Amino acid sequence: MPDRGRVRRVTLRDIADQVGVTPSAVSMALADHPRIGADTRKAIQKAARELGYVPSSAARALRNQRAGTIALIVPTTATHVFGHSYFMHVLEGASSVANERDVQLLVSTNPDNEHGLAAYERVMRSHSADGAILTSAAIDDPTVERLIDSGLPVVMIGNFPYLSSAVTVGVDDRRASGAITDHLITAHGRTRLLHISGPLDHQTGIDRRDGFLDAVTRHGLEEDALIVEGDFGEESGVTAVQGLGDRKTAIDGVVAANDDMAFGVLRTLGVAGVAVPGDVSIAGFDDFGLARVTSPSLTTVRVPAQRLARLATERLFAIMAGVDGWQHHEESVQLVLRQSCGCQAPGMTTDEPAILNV
Amino acid sequence: MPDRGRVRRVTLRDIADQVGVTPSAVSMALADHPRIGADTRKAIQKAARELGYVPSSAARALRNQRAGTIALIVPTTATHVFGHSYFMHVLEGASSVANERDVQLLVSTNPDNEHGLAAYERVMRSHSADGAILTSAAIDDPTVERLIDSGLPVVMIGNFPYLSSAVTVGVDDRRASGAITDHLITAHGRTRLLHISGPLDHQTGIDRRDGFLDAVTRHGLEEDALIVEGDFGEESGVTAVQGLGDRKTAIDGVVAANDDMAFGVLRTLGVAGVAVPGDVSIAGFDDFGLARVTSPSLTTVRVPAQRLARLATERLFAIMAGVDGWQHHEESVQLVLRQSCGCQAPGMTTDEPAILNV
DNA sequence: CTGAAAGCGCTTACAG
DNA sequence: CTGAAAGCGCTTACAG
Repeated sequence: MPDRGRVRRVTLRDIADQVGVTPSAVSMALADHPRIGADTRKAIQKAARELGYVPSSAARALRNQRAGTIALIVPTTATHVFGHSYFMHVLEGASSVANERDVQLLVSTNPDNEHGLAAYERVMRSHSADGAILTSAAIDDPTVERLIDSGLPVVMIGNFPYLSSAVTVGVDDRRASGAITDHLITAHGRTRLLHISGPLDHQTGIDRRDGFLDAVTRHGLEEDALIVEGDFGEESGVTAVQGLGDRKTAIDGVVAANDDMAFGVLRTLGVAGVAVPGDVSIAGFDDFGLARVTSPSLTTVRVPAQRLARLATERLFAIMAGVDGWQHHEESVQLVLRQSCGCQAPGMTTDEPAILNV
Repeated sequence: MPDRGRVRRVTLRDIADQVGVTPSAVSMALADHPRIGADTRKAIQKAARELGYVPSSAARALRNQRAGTIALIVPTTATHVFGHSYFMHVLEGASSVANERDVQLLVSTNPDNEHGLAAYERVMRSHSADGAILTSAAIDDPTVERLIDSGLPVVMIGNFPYLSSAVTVGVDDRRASGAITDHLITAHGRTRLLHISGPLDHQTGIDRRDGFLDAVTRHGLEEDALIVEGDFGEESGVTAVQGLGDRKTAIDGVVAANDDMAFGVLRTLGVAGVAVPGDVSIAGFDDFGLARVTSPSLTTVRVPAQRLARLATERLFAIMAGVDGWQHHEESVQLVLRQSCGCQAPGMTTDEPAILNV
């Protein structure tokens, strides 16, 4: 039976034996503690290098009561709900900050809520992570509140008005949604608008819908406005349009709560022979990649997911260090005006879209 | 100064004190060890539940010499090289298997190779993870070899012919590339072909190029074939086409080593007024999302990234458990025939593309 | 059968 | 100043 590669680990003891000191001395020498003389310190550091010493993360975590790890938590239901690209941006933001601090990043999804503790609660309470970034939680997820109340360092991405003690980073979805709806109305003269909302058990879904309503009401167009609840999946954009039946031509503008659904709308109208943006203007939310590559390209609200994640993670580190700071931070968003609303000329183009800060 | 939420953790000791037994007994009771009587066991388990006991992962890791964690390692240079969607699929595959086994997933990128140990080597050697999935490493990355040689459990996604002792899961890139090139030639009569390769310090780049060469040679078209090295980024597709200058019409087919580059080609030809697939057929590799949503949609080789990651992770768990199994596994791929080669009718369509197993 | 010690690998407070 | 013990929270081998 060959050795299956159990590698004997190098410990402080090994270095200590080789140099002829105690493990305590080695520990101190490697931490540049002044009480170890320069000569001994150098000898120890040399030996450590030669033996390829790497401290045991478990022993350190146990002794220091810090895991040296943060968790990025995504409730699974939300993995469906928020597509891949959103999560990717968040991961990129969180992991780059974690890297800068030399801290490991644990990615935790939440396979079964039912069976006992939510997975992420276990992660936190086992002290596998010293803090967590929590994203895209549903409004009614009770475990989130428990986690916040537990006092463990957590920063949430999104808006959670009902969790006033939570530290959050988000964008003003309502204002952004109002702004993009305004754009379809004032810049493109659209008057019969359809909103395909996100799931209404997520604050994002609610806020984007309310922003849409604000805008149509402001312009006195609420009589002709229509709202259909979607789930952020491309298919729910398809379904929403199909549900219009013959009334497809009754609308001349669509504001979808994300780009995936907007793309579903685009495809479905295309097949039905409705011209975009000729007959109908379309706008979405996100700009995580999809919006730029479709034909026509999608006008959308660019959500700075990576930046939100960076800010959240930086704030998390501050909290873990006991530093005070903001409790709610709001990042601004931009309207990216491409072809689907009528701003940019149709056809394959390499022109940059107009960008409006809101 | 308010309590910043340092939460006192519940330990075995707390349960032991409450029930009036020793921590050892509690440990055994919670593990359903038969030597603890049924009554005591129930009392202990009840107390544990009431106190909200969650075992310390650090203490367990130290005692058991297992972290209960696996790492997904992505050398950073490769994060650029392989887009987001690839990594997302890999992450999904790896994390779902890890979840099934109740093991945490650490995501490790590699910020600085220069400064001492590669980040992932630290992760492994500190025993932060019991094993690792390594993806998209460059051929000349010396740390990979060190990691493999260290005997730590590692499974790599991709092909690494020069690392014969490594356990790998991949696809036959060469054959797949030959097959898609064949398709442009035999199904669409293309004879003047351009290949935009991936970076040639990655085996994938080499294999896909060689497959292209196999096919053009097989058909006696090597005289008119052209190869440009790209980097898997959309812009290198743009650059490759622009580099043709006036000879754009000299080619009638493009095989790009991934979809991002194929999309760069598509955009650039579109702007130049070259019809796709009318004048030029285009094919890519990946099918991670982009290929389906462009217009025309992209014909491509579907790489089962999520499945590769699942298999790699399952194999990793087997290795960690000391179970024997395959050392190299090859998953088959499919040609997805959409609009950019000429197989599917142009325009917005909801038809499913033809799929060919190769 | 059961009680309690030893030890995983660290760091630092304490004794000398 | 320096040596070495204590202790983080577990699990299991060992002593009784």
